Amino acid sequence: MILKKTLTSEDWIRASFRALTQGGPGAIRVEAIARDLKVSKGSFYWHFKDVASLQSEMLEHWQLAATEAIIENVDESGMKPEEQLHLLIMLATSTRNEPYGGVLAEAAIRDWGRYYQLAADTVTAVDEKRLKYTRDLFLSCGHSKKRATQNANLLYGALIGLEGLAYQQLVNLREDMLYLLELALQND
Amino acid sequence: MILKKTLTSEDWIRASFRALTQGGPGAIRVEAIARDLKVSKGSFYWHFKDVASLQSEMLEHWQLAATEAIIENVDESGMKPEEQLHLLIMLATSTRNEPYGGVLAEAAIRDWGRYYQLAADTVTAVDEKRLKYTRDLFLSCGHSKKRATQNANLLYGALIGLEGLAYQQLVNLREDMLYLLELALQND
DNA sequence: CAACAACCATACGGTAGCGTATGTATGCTT
DNA sequence: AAGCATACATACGCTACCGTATGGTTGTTG
Repeated sequence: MILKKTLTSEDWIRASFRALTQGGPGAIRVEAIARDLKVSKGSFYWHFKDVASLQSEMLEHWQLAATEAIIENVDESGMKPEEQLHLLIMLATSTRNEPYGGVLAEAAIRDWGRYYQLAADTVTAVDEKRLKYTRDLFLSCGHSKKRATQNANLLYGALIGLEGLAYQQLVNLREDMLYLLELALQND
Repeated sequence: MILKKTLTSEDWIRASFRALTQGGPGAIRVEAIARDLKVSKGSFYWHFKDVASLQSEMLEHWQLAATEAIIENVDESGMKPEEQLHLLIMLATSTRNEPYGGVLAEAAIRDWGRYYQLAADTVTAVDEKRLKYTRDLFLSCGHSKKRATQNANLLYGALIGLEGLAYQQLVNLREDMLYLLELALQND
């Protein structure tokens, strides 16, 4: 067991993500998280100016992790675009339920964006990047601009919606997503 | 201008939905809503026992409205199942941005369910009903049990996800949903 | 018009959080 | 060992909220 004498600002950010995923945006409270970390809030105000700056750093952190993660993995696979799409879905539907980089944080931040402008901007930036990336994959499959856009929108939109339904045990996320890809790749 | 002398509990519920859609679950606060209604919280504690009972009534209210609304409309249309699915999408993608029965309340309650058990149960009940209804429509189209389920899951999942993306102006909700229906109805 | 109920205002105690001010311990540096 | 910065603890004032207690106002009914 490693006993860290002092905390870093990253420790605070990680703990804040736990609070966010478990209790929603309203659970990002200094004193509550301090109790969780077994320190006083004096520590917090050493590492951060205030709550707003913590929130801002959380979003900045997530934005980086959310865009790097999967895309780089797919890019450097050396596959045909159809196979890359398949891989993309396999990675996106691998249930990572950790509160930090996983699906839970994703959903929580998406919700957060409804009531907090900075979160909304962050989510939109991430969504734009992912949609564009997916659209380009369909374009590489030879789809028309319009059809590639629709397919990308569908794939990403369905992923978001089905993730929630899968969390409620109402659907099988991967199965349904792979079925959708099948439909989207049919060239009639 | 109609000057109502006294409020009803429904007035409180409507105002609470405004608060929910605009500020999230954390915005369901007695004193804040009372200010919005230009009364004191004495009024609230006349109509409700406490905040929990207000929340419970809100969810009960929404559950009824959310299931009655569209399904009855489609049921009594006397159409072929394919046309009923088309109508279903047209109705579901008609942008009703009112804070009461519209898409905003829907999303807000869905979020709410992540951190509040009663909301989660309510959302799951509604989702189950809608998924079953949609699946039955695909079954009526002659689809197999498995395929009807997948198509219903896709249609509903994509609707939820794309609604969020459409709110961010990133996609065209109706266009993408109709395209998905086209794909789902192709019998290869 | 007297009495009662419906409806709301006001005032209170209690809790929980934010941000600041200041104290304190621990290491590192010279 | 003295001095200084790091990292946190403690204590404070402030605000906002919940729920209750109690009083007042209005309309209705016998």
